[in-house]
Amino acid sequence: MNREEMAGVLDKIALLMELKGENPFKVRAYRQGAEVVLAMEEDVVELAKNDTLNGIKGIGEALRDKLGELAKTGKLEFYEKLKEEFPPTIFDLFEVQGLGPKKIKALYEELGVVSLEKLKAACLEGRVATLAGFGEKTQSKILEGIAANEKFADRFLLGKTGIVVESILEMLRMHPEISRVAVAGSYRRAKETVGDLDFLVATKEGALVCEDFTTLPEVESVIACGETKASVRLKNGMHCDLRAVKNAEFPFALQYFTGSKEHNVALRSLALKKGWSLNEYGLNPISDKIERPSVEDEKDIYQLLGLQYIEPELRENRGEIEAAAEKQLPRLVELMNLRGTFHNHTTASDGKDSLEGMVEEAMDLGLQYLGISDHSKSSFWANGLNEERLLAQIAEIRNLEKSLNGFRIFSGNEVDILKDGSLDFSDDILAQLDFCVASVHNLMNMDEATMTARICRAMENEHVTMLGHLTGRLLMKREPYAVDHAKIIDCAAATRTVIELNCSPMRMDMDWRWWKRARDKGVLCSINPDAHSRAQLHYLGQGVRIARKGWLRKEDVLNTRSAQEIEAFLSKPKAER
DNA sequence: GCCGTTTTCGGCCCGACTGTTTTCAGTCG
Repeated sequence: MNREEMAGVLDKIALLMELKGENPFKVRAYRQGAEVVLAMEEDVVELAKNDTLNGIKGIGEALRDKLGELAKTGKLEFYEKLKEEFPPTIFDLFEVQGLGPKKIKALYEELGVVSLEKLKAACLEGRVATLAGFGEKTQSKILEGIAANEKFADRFLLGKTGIVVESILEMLRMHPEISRVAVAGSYRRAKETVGDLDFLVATKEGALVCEDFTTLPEVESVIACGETKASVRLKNGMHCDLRAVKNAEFPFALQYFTGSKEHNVALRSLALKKGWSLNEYGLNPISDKIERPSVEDEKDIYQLLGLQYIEPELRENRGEIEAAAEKQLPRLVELMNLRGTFHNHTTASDGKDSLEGMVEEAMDLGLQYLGISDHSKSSFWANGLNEERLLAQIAEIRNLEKSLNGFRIFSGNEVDILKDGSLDFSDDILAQLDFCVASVHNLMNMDEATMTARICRAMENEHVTMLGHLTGRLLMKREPYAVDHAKIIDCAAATRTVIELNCSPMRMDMDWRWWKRARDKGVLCSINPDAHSRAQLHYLGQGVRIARKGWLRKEDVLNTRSAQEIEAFLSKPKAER
């Protein structure tokens, strides 16, 4: 039983309780409990096992005991009993847009709908429209919802949404009735995947602007369109909302719709303590004695609440509000701080562009150096280099460097971590490289302890500069391999191994949720695009946003250092870095 | 179920849109 599974059980309990019509605050307590379990710094499973899950906000007596039972036995009597009351496929119904607990309950009790299949059939036969509180429109909306679920995955990669976001922003900016424009939501917070897009505009003509929004060329179909909100599905399958507010409301709306929900709930509680009710339109005094504050932009809101400005990437209610109250927020790394990057491929292995092409693009980006790390021989599927070709590549790099006016190319390799944690090249070969990224590319189904030991052994090698894509996950495609993040971070700290933030859009690995912990243990991050073409070097932009989300500062990121500093770093024995 | 300078009971964040309703419940974010 791991952290995610424990949180999952609490979430499922919340859903089932909703179906039963339980007290909504009770339901919320379970849901918040799940959030807390996911966000906790400490090893929640260990704490639960040892009955030491005390003094944690959101986990009271009842949840503590339930989590304890889960951690110790892998099961929860309470949950098992609850599950027996409903068929397991009923959870799928919550995925349909427009269906919530009340409607699902009615469908289940009145029509015996227990699955998406049965629901679809019931709609097609017209039985859904006959239920009290349902009608023809609801029935066809449900069918549309099912179709949308079948057609599109419900989330999109952050790194693949930038283009459509920019193009919509551009068109909104040109609208004559719009004075301010922003993108909010999880895109602004730089979540690694984005569920939908939220745009925000300041205007006096809400209805008109909403109407015009629904006619943008990217729009596939219109879900809703009112005075202040329009909701559409884009041609790429994304759900996309527009909110139209008055100019004076814009900062509040931007704050509100950026979220996260948890961050906002905490902020509103804070506002209440100061005598204001905070919503998307303003800070409203709750009594006549309190004055209405003046607010020009988002920063003012945080200031009025006694907080440092909190960058959007940090707004996940994972300690940023407390830190902002104590003026302890970090100054986050920025794209312009990057001086170079490691972990890039060329045509020598499975890259699409030549060494010269990659270098040219890096120079165009304004970088001072580029690390080349093609695959090693065991990755034959990727045309991995053997010893001979690797040595030839080192010579080629040295030669090319002479013509580059001081631009540095660091010659490295993405060396496979073999089954037992040994490496794909011998130490005397690795010693000839400037740096080395060690990555797992096969045997991904090992159990957690074996995989963790495998990776740790690789990190203990003197020549391994950094660990590549820690979990091997492909977002929305392949689960991460089982690894003990905490142990790997400790091992990286002990061996002075850098951990990569692989910012290929489908990876974003190591996950942002672990970076603060790594940082606090003194582990350095290298933001690497894992570029297989010139264009992919641009992944660095979103990579920096994910690093910011992980609370990283300039000094926590290796590739903010100058080429000279990198040379000095690499020439030292690992233990002294 | 959780929580506490309203502290062991009685609150718990807030508003828009839709569809099915004639005043509101359900859903969503």
